[in-house]
Amino acid sequence: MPTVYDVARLAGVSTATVSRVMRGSDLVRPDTRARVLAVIDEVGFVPDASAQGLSRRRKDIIGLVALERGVDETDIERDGLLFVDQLVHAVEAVLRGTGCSLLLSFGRNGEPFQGRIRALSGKVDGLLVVEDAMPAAQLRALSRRLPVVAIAASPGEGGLDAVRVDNAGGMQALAAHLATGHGYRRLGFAGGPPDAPDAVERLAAFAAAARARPGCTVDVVPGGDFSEASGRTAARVLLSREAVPEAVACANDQMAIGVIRELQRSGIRVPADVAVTGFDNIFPGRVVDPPLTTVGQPFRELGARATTRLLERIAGSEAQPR
Amino acid sequence: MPTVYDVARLAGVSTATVSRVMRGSDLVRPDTRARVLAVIDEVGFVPDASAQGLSRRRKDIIGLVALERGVDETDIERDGLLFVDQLVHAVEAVLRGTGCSLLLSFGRNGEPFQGRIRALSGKVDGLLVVEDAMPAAQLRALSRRLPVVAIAASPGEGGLDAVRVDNAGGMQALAAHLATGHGYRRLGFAGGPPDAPDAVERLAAFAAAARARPGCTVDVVPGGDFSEASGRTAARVLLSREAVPEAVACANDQMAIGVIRELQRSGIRVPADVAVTGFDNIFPGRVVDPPLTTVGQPFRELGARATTRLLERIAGSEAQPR
DNA sequence: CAGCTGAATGTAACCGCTTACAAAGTCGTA
DNA sequence: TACGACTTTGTAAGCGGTTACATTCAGCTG
Repeated sequence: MPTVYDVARLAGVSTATVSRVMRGSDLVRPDTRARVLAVIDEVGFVPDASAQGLSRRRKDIIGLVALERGVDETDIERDGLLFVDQLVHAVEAVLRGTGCSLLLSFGRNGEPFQGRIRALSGKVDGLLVVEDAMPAAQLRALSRRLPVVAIAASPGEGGLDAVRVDNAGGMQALAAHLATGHGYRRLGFAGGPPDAPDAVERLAAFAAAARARPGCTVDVVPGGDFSEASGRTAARVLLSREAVPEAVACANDQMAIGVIRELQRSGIRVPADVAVTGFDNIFPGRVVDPPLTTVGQPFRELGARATTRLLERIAGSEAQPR
Repeated sequence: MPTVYDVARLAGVSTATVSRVMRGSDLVRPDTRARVLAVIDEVGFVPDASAQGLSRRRKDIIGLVALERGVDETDIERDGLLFVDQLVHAVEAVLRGTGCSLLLSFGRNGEPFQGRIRALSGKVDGLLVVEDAMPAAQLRALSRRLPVVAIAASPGEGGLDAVRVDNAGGMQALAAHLATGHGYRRLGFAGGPPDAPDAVERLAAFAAAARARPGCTVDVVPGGDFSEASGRTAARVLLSREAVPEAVACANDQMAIGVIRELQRSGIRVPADVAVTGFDNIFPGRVVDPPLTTVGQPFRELGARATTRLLERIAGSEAQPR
């Protein structure tokens, strides 16, 4: 592996000049630059990231820690996996434009994860932590050492930089997809607890977005409690209507499961007769057909926001080191 | 950020000793070790990976480069995405046991990717390249500089370390899943070209595995050509039988699409009446219900094999530096 | 042509950790 | 008590870049 020293020697310049050429500094005479560049690609020089990292105090790598819910277990867990994947792609997409790379680390609950995160933290400039991938205490400790942004973490953890799902945006996209993408007109909504801000926000956003579309009606069943049982209840209410909705959106996934089970118990085929969607994570294909890829959007947006935020934090922290 | 020097000073030892403690060397007296460890976690010391990488000539990071086929486009492309994700999880699972981490980089065809891969290659000890993520020439050049393992690359690239799908294993798993997991007894198989080794292998493995199960029959329709049209043809053949299979496996995804479309054209519901599966990539949920997560297995296994291989190569290359 | 200025380049210290080698202990034995 | 033979610890030289600072050079000016 050639080093700056090799390049410098071959080009008849000092390592400082090679470094300047690499970094695109403008105080190098054009002909010198050309000579150096020629040597660089002749010997195929690629700067060693460790050495660069050490001397520039910046590794150009950020980490993403997430829990991997049982990969080859039940469908529902599979979907949890999908959520993470969406995030990964979203983060990577943002990083694409920068010189930064993405380092991944998945944990499974039950397995020791602490040590790996610790080691990871030495390899990165900042960290994205998905959901409750680690205990709050550890998270707090970590965030004292380097920039950390929590994604979709459970609330209540004050003082942390956290981004959460865009309820309104997600529901708008969902309504648009159901109405425009699938052509459903009679929609239903199984709402969550009126005292949960998330639930209220989702219900309002979905109803508003759906009603804004010509010809669409929304049959809202409020008052659920995010549980599967309350999903079943909502389904029974909807079944008692004269016109059962063609598609039912739910305040969260648990409720969606309940709705689906209850509908199926009544002989209704999902998604052939009635499509059902959750929100936290998504059940692709199983629930609506063709799959609601669009619903993944809020998660991608979530990942993008978190990444941008983290990059800003990193840039900021090295701006004023003291 | 505390460094070894800080720890050494506080513990009243030299940096060499701190380093020995960190690396778990056994030539440190127990009481010294304890004292150092106490300081380490008191100040929350985490070794800087750049410095370690520089001095040990090993970064404990491997890279994964893949093409990201249009993320929010058609369903089929979505599945291509799934393939990569499966791989990522598989790779990460293997790495989990080691001190190594996974660095990700996705490219989209059309976008400039070269530069990013180049930079990436300075950050890792080895590289996994998925499918034809980069031109053969570049791949070859890269593999001269560091260990590279190609995953599911198109064949013909001689001299490269490459791992491909385990056709037999995949088909066995698929047959097992259809028969045992879903309880299907009458199976069908839409075979590919007899002159394609992959196709022959898949057909033979599936048929053998299925027939080995008590009560299972396999209606094999050979002679397809991996195209959607040949999938349609196969479907028509199967429809002409007295007993249409409950589940149809196909030599690849394109054929599966053809089979599905033709079945649907005849008023058959997929997967309610007949389940259909492809092979290269998987259509979860859309095709069989519950989804055939098991079919993802060969890809996970593929990722695992490639990773193991790469790690061996890395270990080997640093064993005899000269 | 000496003297000055700013541009281009070189020198060498430093980033934080590892490790070969040297030095200092520790113990048992003669 | 002195002398090996280990065991434990310390010293200092890299690893491969970056960059503050010094130096050299070229072009002007008076």
